[in-house]
Amino acid sequence: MVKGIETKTNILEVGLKQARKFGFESLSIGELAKLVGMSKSGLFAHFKSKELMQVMILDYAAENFVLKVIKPALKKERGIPRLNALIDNWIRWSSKGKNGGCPLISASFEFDDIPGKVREATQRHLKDLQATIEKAVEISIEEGHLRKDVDKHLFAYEVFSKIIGLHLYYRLLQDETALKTFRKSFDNLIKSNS
Amino acid sequence: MVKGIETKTNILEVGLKQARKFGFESLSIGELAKLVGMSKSGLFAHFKSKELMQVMILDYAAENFVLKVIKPALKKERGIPRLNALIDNWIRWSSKGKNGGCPLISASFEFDDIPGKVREATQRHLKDLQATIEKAVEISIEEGHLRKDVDKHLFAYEVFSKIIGLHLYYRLLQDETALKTFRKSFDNLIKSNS
DNA sequence: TGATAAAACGAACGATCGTGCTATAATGTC
DNA sequence: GACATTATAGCACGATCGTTCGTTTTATCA
Repeated sequence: MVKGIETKTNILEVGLKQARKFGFESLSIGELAKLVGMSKSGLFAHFKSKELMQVMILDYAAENFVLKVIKPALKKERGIPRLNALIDNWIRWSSKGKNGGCPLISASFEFDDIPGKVREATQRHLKDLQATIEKAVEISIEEGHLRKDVDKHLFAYEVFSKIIGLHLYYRLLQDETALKTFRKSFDNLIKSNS
Repeated sequence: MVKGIETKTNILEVGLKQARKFGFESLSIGELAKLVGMSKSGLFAHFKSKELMQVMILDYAAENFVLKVIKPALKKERGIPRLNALIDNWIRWSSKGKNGGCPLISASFEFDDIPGKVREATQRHLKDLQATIEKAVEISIEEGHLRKDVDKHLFAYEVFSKIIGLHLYYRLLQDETALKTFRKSFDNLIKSNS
């Protein structure tokens, strides 16, 4: 039974790519089936509902995030280098393929008002991400890279905000200097807290 | 010819309220017609397409934003008091009725990847808002409330980021301390630039 | 009040939505 | 190779989508 998970992975892959481009809500079962080249009912059989399909694509995105963003960062030295790597990887991962931005952030704003399993999954992943950032800040304090009185909750909020702000400036406002602006802002944050 | 614009205004009102709750994309013509208590075709006649309907609701939101957020702030003294009023009004307006958050921000993330008139309208409104903030920063510099070397583009980016971050923390993560966190962050921004 | 224009309706369109069901084809196990 | 299991396809369902059309109701103004 390897064929099953093989096609399922392929569906998730294509689905994620599409969700990155046009958002999760825009993903209908019929269209996704067309995209992967199979029948609607054939695809549907892999998930028991559209909602579960969205959740699984979201989970798949989160897995990919861990693999491509978090894990590589963990190989860097503790403290600021690791935090920097986290941010760098995140931004690179977000703009992968020139289309879409960070799917986790997109989902955050797509589902923040719509109760259900998709929102719950989004909350889970975002809280994990928040915890990851706060942990990195904590370590940075331990290592003496950041001041002892730094509020990790506030610091993580700042990081999140700047990343999302970058998303807005780069994607919607199409500000070419967005990345530079973000870097300046982020460096200020580090500097004023060390 | 007063009945026409009367019902149309009502449609926009109800439509905006609904868009605040569940997003713009979730607004179907049939459902909105049900909400305002008229026939699908009767409602449709007011707009020539769904896309134009979305644009008009968005424009209506932006008008409301000017009326309830920007104009009142312009009555405050030039500089930081005015900038503060702008932010306060914005946040109050965003959480109006306990449902929905800022519709302009929601639209920003809903349509950032979907080309068309709705995205163009969103870009227009967001750029206006950006210009408004930058102007407020400029005046604050003139008044001596902020340092002369403050980069207004960077500063406006910071403000935007923090507001959106508040949106994320408050709405999705349901962080009860979100507003307090935002305030602390915003005050830091003012302090470190004055 | 009666003529004229605007607004709202009801019905229908082709398309697509998510979701069942049943049959067939592909794959796995022995 | 026979058999059991799983994966996929085909078809149909009720619902809703955005949109068009012709008709009827309602408002405007001479």
